[in-house]
Amino acid sequence: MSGGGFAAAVVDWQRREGRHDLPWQGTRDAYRIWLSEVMLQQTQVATVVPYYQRFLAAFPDVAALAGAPLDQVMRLWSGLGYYSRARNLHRCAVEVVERHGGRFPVDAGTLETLPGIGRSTAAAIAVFAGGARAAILDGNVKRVLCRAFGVAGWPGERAVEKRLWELAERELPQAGIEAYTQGLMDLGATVCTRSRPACERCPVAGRCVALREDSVGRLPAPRPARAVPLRECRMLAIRQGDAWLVEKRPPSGIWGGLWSLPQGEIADGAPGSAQAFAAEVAARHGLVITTPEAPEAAAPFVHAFTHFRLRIEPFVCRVVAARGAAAPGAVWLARDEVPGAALPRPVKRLLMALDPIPPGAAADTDGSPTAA
DNA sequence: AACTCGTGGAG
DNA sequence: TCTCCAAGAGT
Repeated sequence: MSGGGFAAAVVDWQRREGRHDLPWQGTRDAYRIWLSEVMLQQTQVATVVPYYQRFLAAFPDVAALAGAPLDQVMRLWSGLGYYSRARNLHRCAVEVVERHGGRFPVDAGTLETLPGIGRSTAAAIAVFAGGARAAILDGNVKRVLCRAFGVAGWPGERAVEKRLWELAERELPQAGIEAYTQGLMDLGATVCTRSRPACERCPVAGRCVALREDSVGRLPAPRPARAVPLRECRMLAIRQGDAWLVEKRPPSGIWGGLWSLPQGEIADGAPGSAQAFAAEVAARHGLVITTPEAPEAAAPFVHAFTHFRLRIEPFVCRVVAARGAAAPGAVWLARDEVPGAALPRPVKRLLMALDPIPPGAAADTDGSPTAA
C-alpha cells in the first residue's frame, strides 16, 4: 500500500493549490531559472523577488551578465547575503559563454560542474528548464519528507541527508515532474511549514507518518544546540568632508568581496582602546585623524550572523590632515554613493544613519586633503 | 565531514 | 530579547 500515490497526490495538489505566478515561473529560459535558483539558495521568496527583477533588468541574458564588471554584480547583490553566490554567479556566466557558446546547459550532470550549482540546484534547473526527471532536496523538501516518511534525526547529519536523498529519488514520478518538484516546495512553504503546519489542508496527510504518530511538531529534528561564540570588533567611520573611507574586503570570509568600514577585532581579554585602533588605521592610510573623546558616545551597532554574534562598536573620526592617498584597496565613498555601493546592508545603513557633517565641525574639513 | 557564509522573518 | 532557519554550495 505504500508504494506510489505520494507523488500523484502532490502533483494533483500543486496544479490546484500550488504557486503559479512567481516571477521566475512560466518560462523555460534556463538563464532565468538558474538566476532565481541561485538567489533562492537559503533565501526566502519574498526577499528574492526585488533582487531578481533588478538583475533581470540589468542583465537580460547570460552574455550581459558575463560581460558586466564583477563590481556591478556585487553592487546589485549587496544586501542579499552569502556573497560567494554573487561571485560564483558571475564566474558561471563567463563559463557558459566561453565553454557553452552562451547557451545555458540544461542537463543536471553538466550543470553541476558549474560554479555555484550543486546537486539540488542542478536538478531544479534540469527539471524546470529541461523537463528532466531529477530530484531536488532543499529545506522545504527535507521537511516534507521527514514528516511524511517519519525520518528521525537532524537533516544536517550526513546519514540523515543521505536517507532523504534516497527518498527524494525513490518518490520521483514518471510524469508530471515539474508539478511534482514545484509541489514539494509549495507544500513545504505554504502547508507543511516549520511552525503551525496546516495538516488539514495537506494532500498527503492520509499517508503522513508524522501525523499518524503525532510527531509533526518534532520533525524534522532541530539542529543540536551549541554555544554561540561572541566576536567583538570595532568599525571605524572616518569622514573626510562628506566622504567615508571604505576598504575592500578579501574575496573569501565574511562579507567577501564587498566594501566595508575599516574593521578591527578586539582580542580576547585585551581590548585595545578605540583611540589605539583609530591610530592604527590612520597610520595604514597615511591620515591624521581625531577621535571623539568618548567613543562609547556613538550608538552601539549590533549585527548577528550565522553562528557568531558580532558586536560592532562604531565610532566616528574626522580627518584633520592627509599625508597621502588612502592605502591600496581603500576608497573615499561620497555620501550619495552609499546607497548604490557594494556594501553589506548593515554597513550601508550605518553610514546612512551617521550624520555626515556634525554641527561645528566644518571649519577644518572641507574635503580637500591637506598636504603635510 | 563538519564548518562557513548573511539577512530577515517568525515565535 | 533570543533561537531557529530559509528554493545550499564550497571548503
